[in-house]
Amino acid sequence: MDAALPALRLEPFKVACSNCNLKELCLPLGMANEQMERLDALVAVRRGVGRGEALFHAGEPFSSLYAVRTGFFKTCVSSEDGRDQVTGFQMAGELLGLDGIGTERHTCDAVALEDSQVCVIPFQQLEELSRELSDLQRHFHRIMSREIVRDHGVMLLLGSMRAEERLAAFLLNLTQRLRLRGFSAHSLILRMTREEIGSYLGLKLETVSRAFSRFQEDGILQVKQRQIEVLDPEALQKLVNSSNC
Amino acid sequence: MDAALPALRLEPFKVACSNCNLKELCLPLGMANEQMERLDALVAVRRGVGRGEALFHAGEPFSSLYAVRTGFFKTCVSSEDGRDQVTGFQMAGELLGLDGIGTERHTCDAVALEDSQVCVIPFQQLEELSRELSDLQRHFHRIMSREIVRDHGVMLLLGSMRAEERLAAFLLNLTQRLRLRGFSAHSLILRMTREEIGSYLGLKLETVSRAFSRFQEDGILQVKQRQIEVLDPEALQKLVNSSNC
DNA sequence: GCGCTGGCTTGATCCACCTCAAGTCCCGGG
DNA sequence: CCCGGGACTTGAGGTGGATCAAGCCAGCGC
Repeated sequence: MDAALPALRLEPFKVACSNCNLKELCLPLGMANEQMERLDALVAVRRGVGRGEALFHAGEPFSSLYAVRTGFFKTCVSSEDGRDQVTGFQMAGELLGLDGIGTERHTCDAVALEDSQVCVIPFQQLEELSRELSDLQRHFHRIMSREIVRDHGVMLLLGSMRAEERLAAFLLNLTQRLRLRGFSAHSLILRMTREEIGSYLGLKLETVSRAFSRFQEDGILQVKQRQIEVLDPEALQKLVNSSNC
Repeated sequence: MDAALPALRLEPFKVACSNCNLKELCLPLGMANEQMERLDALVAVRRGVGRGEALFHAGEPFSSLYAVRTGFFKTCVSSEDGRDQVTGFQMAGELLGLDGIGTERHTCDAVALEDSQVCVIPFQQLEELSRELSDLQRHFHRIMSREIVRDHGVMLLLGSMRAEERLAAFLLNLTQRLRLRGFSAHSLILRMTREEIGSYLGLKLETVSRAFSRFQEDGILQVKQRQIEVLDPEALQKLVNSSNC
């Protein structure tokens, strides 16, 4: 009854951060129980987004942040002339929409890569509540700051790594985030196409594909379409660190 | 007596946002006068940073944000293996240190590219005050969000533009920010080396140099070392927009 | 079953940028 | 004044990844 929701359907029943299994990853992190009830009052609505559909588009008015509850998203910016860049992939417990605060309009598209659900967090109410709850305020600031640090990491990757190093860094980042969520760090299923990976990493899809093949030849990965087995994580780590020059 | 300060010297006299000529660009933007006095109490100290010196280093404990009052900075991240990436250039009215909020440690180096002064903003006090002053809270959130959006723009640049397009985008960004500060949009003096520009743009210094020469040949710029005259800003804009394919 | 489609792989060729190397320019110090 | 060094320019040649093109594979509708 609640699986495979049609897009945009609002959940009728009450949702609550306080008994959400993501509370250790998501916005409520570090909040006391009585504070979390205040958050429950704020995050009242969930929204389903079908695979391939957009949660929001660049240019649309901003009013809420979204916490990924289930599923997987990409965000991408595009310039007037049709250049396109995937700026991130978001999984359960991660926030979407931070880019919209500055201008009151979203500045990127957020697209579900599989059927997903998000919790809607009305931003103005979040600001009000975080004026009262300093733990919430602090945690929200940390989330924004970490997003900035993450972006700096991607800039480092795009500015100074070679193709295979980029893919290795990407895979390590993915497996680490999956592990945090209780999944295996060795076995993963990619939710995105080679082209989307390429856009994120500043590469063409053929180059991504060749890098996967290379890793397979070298015994680092087992690649079957989107099903990836990481056989030698340390080799990936070495690739990222050793700046082979 | 107050020019060419030695590094790290603290200003003994009282500083005040309320009569700072940068208040329309900096943290106090949009705040009422009586609120700004509260901010004055918080931003009590200025610090001088000599050319080539670091305001902070990656790894150092984070306690304050810094607003550039005069001068010019770069921020750069580096990975364990000595890879280095300039992540931004900051001029008067812009904030430094947002990256440190997430982990309570700075994650990049901030280095002055000319003798500079910053206003020290103790972060904990800023959080406290922004719980009381919703205008301050809102503006601070906008600043962080805009930083994220700016980073996404750099990712687009690094991921999908060719060398000359990157340099054109960089120059347009610089001139626009200078114009906001009341300077000419046609004439500028670069504060950074070709190598630093290259690091920011994901290019080698020779490529940056060649792109400058090319722009000069094409009559778009007049380049004399770091003194740049923008002769044809629209040509720059066209380069950035038209994704020549 | 068949054909179609979208995603992926793989090969051959090309080119934008890197690398290496040799200068030049500018500035500051002796 | 000359000298030295850092920043910059310019050329020649190499290369990693893009581009172009062909073919493969899995899923799906008919």
